[in-house]
Amino acid sequence: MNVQLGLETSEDISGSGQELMHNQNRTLHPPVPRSSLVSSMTSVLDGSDYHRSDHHLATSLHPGLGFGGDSPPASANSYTTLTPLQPLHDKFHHHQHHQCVPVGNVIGSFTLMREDRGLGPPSNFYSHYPKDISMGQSLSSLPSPNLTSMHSYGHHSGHLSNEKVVSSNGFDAHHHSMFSRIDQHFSRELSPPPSSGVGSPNNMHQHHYVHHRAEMNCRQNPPMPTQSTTLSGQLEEINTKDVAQRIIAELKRYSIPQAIFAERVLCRSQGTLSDLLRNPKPWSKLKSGRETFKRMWRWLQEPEFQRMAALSLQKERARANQSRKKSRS
DNA sequence: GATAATACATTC
DNA sequence: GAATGTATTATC
Repeated sequence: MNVQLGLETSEDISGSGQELMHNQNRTLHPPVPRSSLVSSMTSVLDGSDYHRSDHHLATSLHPGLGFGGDSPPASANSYTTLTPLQPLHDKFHHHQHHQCVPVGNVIGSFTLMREDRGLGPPSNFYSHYPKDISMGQSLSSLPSPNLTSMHSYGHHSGHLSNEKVVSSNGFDAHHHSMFSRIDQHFSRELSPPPSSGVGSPNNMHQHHYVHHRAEMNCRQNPPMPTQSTTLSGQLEEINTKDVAQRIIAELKRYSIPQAIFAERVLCRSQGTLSDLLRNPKPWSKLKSGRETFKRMWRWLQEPEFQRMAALSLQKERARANQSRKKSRS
């Protein structure tokens, strides 16, 4: 059961979706004629604005996901602060045409789809990790719950519940079916969460819903070093071994090829990922390489549908680009 | 054939 | 020297 399949079918989404997303994340200028969708999306993403701000808040306050910056490993507990991934940033600029693209747009729609699930029983949302215990060591030791994120999330929910309907109508059958598939997948995958895992799955994750995507993908905007930076101090260290193991497990679980994950999520090559997964260096010995692990870690924090979206959508994008090239030539 | 692992080269 | 990419090889 390859999750990607569901998304892969939606060819056009990659194209229009991108622009849409672009707009949403930034100017909120809904592209074309998708009135209903647009409006709904806009309102949701409208969020984009608030999302952004919320996001900052959320991320910054998020114990495990503060992107504030790399604080001295020695300092704090066991948490890590996911930083802006700067090292990769420049590069992404050059490669924007393919993967590493912000998927925010589509994500928005996903948000709509998943809204009830994610919001409903937040407790179950991310607790499917059978062996999150390992992570627990470092990652699970999240200092605290993130009320802020939850709050912002709740905010969305209000929107979403309404939007959901709208989007369903607005979206074409194609997308609808796509989402359905994904939805199905998740209902299957997210199933019975042996919530033992990852720190406080219940607390975290939610806030990543919509806004997060951009960051998750390679060429996000540098996260505000504001609060996150400040708060990040207490969040350090990623247990690279655990992260590696979990990534391996997740990739297997969803039948995600290393190459795809490496390129889409980490913006790295398959070989690099393989090496990192097999020979994860201790956090303390990592330098710029921490960014890559942070991305992995972050990805692990994502709600599953978002994770898949990151992979699939970008994949779609790549495909779209390819087909475009073909058609041109 | 697709994916993963490895070796080596390159960049910073 | 660390991090990564590319090319190649191994594995399934």
